[in-house]
Amino acid sequence: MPPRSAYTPIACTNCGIYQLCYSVGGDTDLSVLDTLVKNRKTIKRGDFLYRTGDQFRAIYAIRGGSVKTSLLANDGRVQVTGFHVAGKVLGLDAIVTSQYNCEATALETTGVCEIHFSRFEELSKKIPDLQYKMLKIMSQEILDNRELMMLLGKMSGEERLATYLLSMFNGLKKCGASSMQFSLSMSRSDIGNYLGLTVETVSRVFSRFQKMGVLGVDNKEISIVDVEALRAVADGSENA
Amino acid sequence: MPPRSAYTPIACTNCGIYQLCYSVGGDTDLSVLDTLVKNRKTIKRGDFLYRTGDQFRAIYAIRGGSVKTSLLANDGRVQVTGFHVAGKVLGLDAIVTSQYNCEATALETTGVCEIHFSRFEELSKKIPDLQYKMLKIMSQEILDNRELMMLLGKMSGEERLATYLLSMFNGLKKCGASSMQFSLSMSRSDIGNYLGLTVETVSRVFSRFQKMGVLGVDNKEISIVDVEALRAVADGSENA
DNA sequence: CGTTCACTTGAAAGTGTTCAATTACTGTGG
DNA sequence: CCACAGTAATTGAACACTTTCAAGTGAACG
Repeated sequence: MPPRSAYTPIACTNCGIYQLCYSVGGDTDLSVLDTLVKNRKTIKRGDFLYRTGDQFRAIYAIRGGSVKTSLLANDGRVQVTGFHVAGKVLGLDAIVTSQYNCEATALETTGVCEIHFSRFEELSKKIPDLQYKMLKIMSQEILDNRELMMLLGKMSGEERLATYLLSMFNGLKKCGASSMQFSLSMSRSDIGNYLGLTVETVSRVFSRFQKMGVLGVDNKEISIVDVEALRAVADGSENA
Repeated sequence: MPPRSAYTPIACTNCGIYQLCYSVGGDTDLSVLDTLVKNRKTIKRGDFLYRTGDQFRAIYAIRGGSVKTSLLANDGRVQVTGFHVAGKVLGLDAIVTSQYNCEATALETTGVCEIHFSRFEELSKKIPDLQYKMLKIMSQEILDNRELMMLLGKMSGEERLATYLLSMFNGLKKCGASSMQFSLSMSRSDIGNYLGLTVETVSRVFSRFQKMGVLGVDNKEISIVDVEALRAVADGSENA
């Protein structure tokens, strides 16, 4: 049996758009929320969900698949700012500027739920709890970004990759899967870009982990052989 | 005449708490907003505005002075996540967890405006525009953090310091000052930590900039001699 | 006036990058 | 279904930048 992709659409009722829409106060009229959620879209690998400079109209909740977001610098440099799976809400950074500020690209066939912001605002005037949920989601995003700052500012190559793999693994678990084996939907070069490393370094660290008996690596198929060791590396503990 | 500190309290009516409270819809009852703003506090250099794990009760708008925020890792490592001056709203990352998730330390005598979150929520139910302003502020914070990711992930030491100095310079300008000379309220080691560099590297780059005729450096007193050159370095243009 | 802490500077070492070459995939058309 | 082309990934060697370690200078404060 081939390992399930980390990102194949799966039921994920405890996160994402559900988090945003269905966990509001008990006695709210849910049918009204349904109108937010119903607008579904599917995009193929390589397609853009939105691009830098596009007029901001909607936020998106990922239902299944995976999306990468990346920032374009003036000088042409690119920084991958995140990989996102089922449950993630994208496009929140566009609220200030009324334009999207990054590229959101599907890494594989991906289903999203499109939420028109005007509609959202309208509804949230009636349902204060919805606003609060949104604040929470954004607050969480700020927190997550900070962890990444720590990673980029303080960690070695090995620590970065270990941390990254664990976060992929945890994301997978959160969506209900439990296998130690999964498939990465992004390229080595995307991973490197995200972690502030070159492709070569990423590749070398993968090889090193494999030699150390921590990982099994077969191209995009990753299996975690020794979670504890991986955690130890991620935490910077210098012991095996 | 000694150069004015970048962070001495100054009138800053176009940003921060004003942004949050006074730029809401025209016909709102402003007196009600005043109750949000009135709760003022002053803290001394080294004092904490809040600490990791503290119960979340209020957000803070800086009125004058400067604050550094830093993240504590399990293994004791510290990551400075930002330096904040007049206008900045702090504590937003605490909304999800109901606890503050970082340390906020005054770098000098600093005045803040304490806004109780419960009070804010209450008011924002009546004034939807207030909620929207908050979304915008948080959205902006997400954007800012992303720039930092680019800095940490892609830039060389010189680019980092140049970018940092320009952002300090711009922050100063936004608050009304216009001098090319200012004083840094944070230590070299804080700067290094923030930029993902060691103290030694920061010091060396400062020296190099001085030798290049880009900066004048006298301990904490910085004067920008050649802004264009500094911008060129920050943008990664390899020409002087 | 001396102790302390912050900052600077130098030399050696290390980690990741760059450049270059090879191998492994992927997808397309014959 | 295979061959081919093009891209992705791996590996090696030389190099560069930043770090680390160590020493020295300077400013602040009792």
